[in-house]
Amino acid sequence: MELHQIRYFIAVAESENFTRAAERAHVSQPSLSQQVINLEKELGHKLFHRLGRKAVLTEAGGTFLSRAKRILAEVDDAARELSDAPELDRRIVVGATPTVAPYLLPQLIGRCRTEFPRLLIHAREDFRTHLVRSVVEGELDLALTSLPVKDPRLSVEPIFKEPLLLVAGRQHPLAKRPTVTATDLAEHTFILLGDSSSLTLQIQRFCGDHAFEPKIGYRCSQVATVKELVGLGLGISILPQVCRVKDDLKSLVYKRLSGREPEREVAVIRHLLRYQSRGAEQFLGALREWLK
Amino acid sequence: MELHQIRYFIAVAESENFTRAAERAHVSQPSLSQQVINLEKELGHKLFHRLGRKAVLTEAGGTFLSRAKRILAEVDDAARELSDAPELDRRIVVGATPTVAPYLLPQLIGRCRTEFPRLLIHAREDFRTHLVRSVVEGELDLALTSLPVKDPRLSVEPIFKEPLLLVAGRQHPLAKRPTVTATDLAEHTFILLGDSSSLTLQIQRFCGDHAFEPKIGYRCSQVATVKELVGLGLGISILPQVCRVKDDLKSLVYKRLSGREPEREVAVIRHLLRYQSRGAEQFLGALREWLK
DNA sequence: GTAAACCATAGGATAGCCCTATGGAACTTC
DNA sequence: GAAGTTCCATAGGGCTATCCTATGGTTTAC
Repeated sequence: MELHQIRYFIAVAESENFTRAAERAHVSQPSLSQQVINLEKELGHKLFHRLGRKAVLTEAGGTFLSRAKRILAEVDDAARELSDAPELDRRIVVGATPTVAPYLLPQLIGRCRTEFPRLLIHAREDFRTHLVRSVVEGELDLALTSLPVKDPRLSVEPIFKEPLLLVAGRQHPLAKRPTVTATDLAEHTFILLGDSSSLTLQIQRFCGDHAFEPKIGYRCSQVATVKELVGLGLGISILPQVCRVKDDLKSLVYKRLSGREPEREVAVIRHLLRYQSRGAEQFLGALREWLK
Repeated sequence: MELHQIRYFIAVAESENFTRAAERAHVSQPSLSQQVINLEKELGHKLFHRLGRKAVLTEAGGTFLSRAKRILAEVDDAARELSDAPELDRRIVVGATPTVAPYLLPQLIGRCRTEFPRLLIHAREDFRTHLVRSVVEGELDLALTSLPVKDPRLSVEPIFKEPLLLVAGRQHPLAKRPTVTATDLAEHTFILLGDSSSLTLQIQRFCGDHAFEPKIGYRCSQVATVKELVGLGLGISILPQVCRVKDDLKSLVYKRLSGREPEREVAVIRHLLRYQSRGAEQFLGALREWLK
């Protein structure tokens, strides 16, 4: 069965006449007749009584007509929905790591809302490796994540670089020191994110570079929790600068480390082959604009 | 847009892979790719992100997918409804004149119900000329009507012949006469069916043949009403024999007319070109069986 | 780096639709 | 009734659009 057959069938049913139906469908009468006959063969029922002057629906034809009309209506709907749908390509799905999402996305989304009011942004928070995989699989339009990301299928656009800061409670001994070096941290308890976190990985490597293994007191999955625990004096942590917000300063002290300061670089990653939707372009535009 | 394109599109969406979709659709991969591309052009949107290993739906593709599936489901439904539908061709529409319908159809339908339990009979009561037109137009499968019917497009199958009887109230002077001739009726008031009724026409012609014009007291559209009025002594009438039923005999007297007795012949009429449904065949079979 | 997988393009084959022409049947008109 | 008109089906050739195989360019996997 094909749609043109259905279109021809409806034309005949409505005009009750093969010849006029053919005119209406812009085909010759024999072509239309043939297609109706083919349709009848496929369905196993005659669809019309050919009464000479008129063509009248058989019972089978009658039951088929309503269905045929609905099918064509659905097809038209589908075509129209896509054809005149500028609100398509307005929905994007972006990913971000736990150390980025809470501090960049809200403001970014806010800017987009004023600049591109019809843009719908879906945010997903996950660890770097998961984000990379999701972008590769096409589930995300783009993701904000820390480097390094080396997949050759991805476009990686660094957007800023920042130091990793020591975080300690106001009462913590380290908080009162004028300078803190990496090796000063060796004797203290760390509060870190989960094992899948790339930040945790980086911290562990940083400690290793300074010849000690961090003592890990607690693990949690959200940055806010880390801050809470640190604020209570249960340990220290290392967080990217972007995580430092005003409200923290009552209970927390952020300190740059002396010596070779640990850093991280944040980038936008996208799939090189993915069709770039307008929405994604707009989001990126707003991001670049904002960073200036 | 054509259905095969939609089928190909769904195959790709479900297998996330053009090559496997082509296998599933029993076409070569390039053919399928081409059709998907054509569909994308027609809709004005890319439907898939071609990511190398995977093909992932775009947003447009996602919205189209659900519609596409529904369209195919509707098509399948429609095809299936007709293909395995033996209960089709079970519904017939029969017509009958007012002087036939109440006296033949109920018993006929009753016989059909026992013999062909799945046969659905729709009955329509109308005057002969209207019935003929309806059969010609294809609205009725067949009709039971009095003759003559001369349309060359119709098959006319006479089924019985019967006399027309005088009907009078038990108290009516004519009811007590041993014999009644046509000319005896001239002085009496007639109660007849409407002007469109072929019986009325026949009665008027019959009276004309005997050189008088019937005095018409009342006109009504149902035979039962005629009988009521005649029973009350408001006039006489002439009805086909088949209209005489047991319950009438308390109040009515039916009398054959002496001389050249008026008759009518009842026939089944059908359209010669109409596709003869199984239901119509069954109905006719039951009718012929019953008349034996 | 090499092999395998995948999608797009190219070019020729072909199936199926469309066309014109025509036939036959039915309907209309005179 | 006879001629003319209308209507649908069939026939046969042309052509469009789909189909195929072959191939190239990428990407991915080993």
